[in-house]
Amino acid sequence: MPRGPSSAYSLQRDTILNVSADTFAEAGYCSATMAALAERCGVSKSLLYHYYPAKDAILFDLMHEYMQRLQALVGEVAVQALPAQQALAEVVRRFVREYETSRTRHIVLLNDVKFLPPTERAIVIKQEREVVQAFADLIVATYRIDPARAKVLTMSVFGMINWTFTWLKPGGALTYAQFAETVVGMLEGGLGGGAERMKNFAPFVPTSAKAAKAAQLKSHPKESQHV
Amino acid sequence: MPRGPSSAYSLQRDTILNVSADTFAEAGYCSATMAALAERCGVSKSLLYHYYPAKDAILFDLMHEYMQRLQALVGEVAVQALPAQQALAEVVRRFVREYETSRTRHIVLLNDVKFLPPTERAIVIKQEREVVQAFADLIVATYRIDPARAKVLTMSVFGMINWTFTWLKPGGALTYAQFAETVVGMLEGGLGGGAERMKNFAPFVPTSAKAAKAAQLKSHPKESQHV
DNA sequence: TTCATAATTGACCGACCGGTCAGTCGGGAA
DNA sequence: TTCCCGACTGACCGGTCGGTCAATTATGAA
Repeated sequence: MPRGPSSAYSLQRDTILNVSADTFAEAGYCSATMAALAERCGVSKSLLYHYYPAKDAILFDLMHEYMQRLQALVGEVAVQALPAQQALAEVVRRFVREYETSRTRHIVLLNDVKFLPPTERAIVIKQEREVVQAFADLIVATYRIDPARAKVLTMSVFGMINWTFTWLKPGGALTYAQFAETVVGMLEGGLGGGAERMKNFAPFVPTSAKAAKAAQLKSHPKESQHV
Repeated sequence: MPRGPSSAYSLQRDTILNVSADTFAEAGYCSATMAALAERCGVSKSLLYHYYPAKDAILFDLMHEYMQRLQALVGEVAVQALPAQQALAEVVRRFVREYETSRTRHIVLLNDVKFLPPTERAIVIKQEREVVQAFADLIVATYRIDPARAKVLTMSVFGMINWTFTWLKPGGALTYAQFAETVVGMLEGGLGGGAERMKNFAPFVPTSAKAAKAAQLKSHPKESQHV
């Protein structure tokens, strides 16, 4: 009887996937080299090809797995059979929470789909479309507009939450959970509604005082924010 | 007396910039080769180095020029001295309009800043921050919240309009102008406000009928939309 | 113990890419 | 006419990167 893959096999693949997500997110898929991945994984470049047939196979596995997680989130809310507006708010909250933990995977998904081979790209894009459709359905149900028009609103909502990685950092003054509530407020009452929600949060420490406090605590300096 | 640059000099640079914007946007900065740029410009690769010292110099010129245009837009509205809420709406409208004409430049700006050399990157990011600050100021003035909290709302607004290139295409059923009005509606009244604004638009032709009509007119088939 | 096979490596290859360089061509100033 | 210099090119180079391959070691099943 032939030996199966070792028990450490899936563990190694997980490592590769996590390291790849971080590296691709930082440097971009193209300029992240297989040699760099190998070094950060602590293995030889050749070994990567033992676990994945090609560089773009890693990229696909990364995106495919992550999209499945997002699809699962939608499913979890769907089984609760909430009223449409509440369901929409709940999906937004779960997505934002997921974005916090899957930060680098999300960055890669949004920036590097174009580097997927056509077949794999089609699969991931189909998954994306299903998630978008789920959002659109909830908006159609809540505001009773025709589906053709719902897309604009759907994409606007995604616009608000999908690109948080460009400015919202884990561990910052504003938490992801607070941001999610602010968005829910904006969905229901525009900018005024968002501002209203924020009044429930603890007062924000002004930046200068925050910096002084951080220095006191000898915490690591924040890298300068992009945008 | 030495000859100055020929009259065609700035024209050539413009061509290079436009072609580069399109190519970088399509393929990503890294995988777009100088040879490809040269071919699409109809010149030799060497000539590109006559106009620009390096690949990243083209990238910088592209982004710097585009950011100056965006800064100018903010300035144009500022001199009108409108009430804050109207000014915000006006800036949104102008930005969305600009995004339609500068589509590929915008894509490059959002995707490829990380490929700029440190010095140039700092310059562009500073420009970005100034534009963001102008938005934030208007939001602070309108909703009278403290500046620290205004950033969330500001970035949410940018989220709605900045990433339209992923789903909104020039020549589509929804115009950029209509989209801008929808966003203004959402700023003032949330998703409901956005839905309300859209009722003023001509009824959207359902997709199937649209496709049939397009076929009748022998127009070019739409490429499949991303996301 | 035996042995097939998984795990792992370093050396190597071909393709390609950013950039250089020597040199040609042509138009305008003197 | 002369000749300087910007516009423009093709050949070429050093280096990198994705991927391959032969070889070695570790390990679990029989």
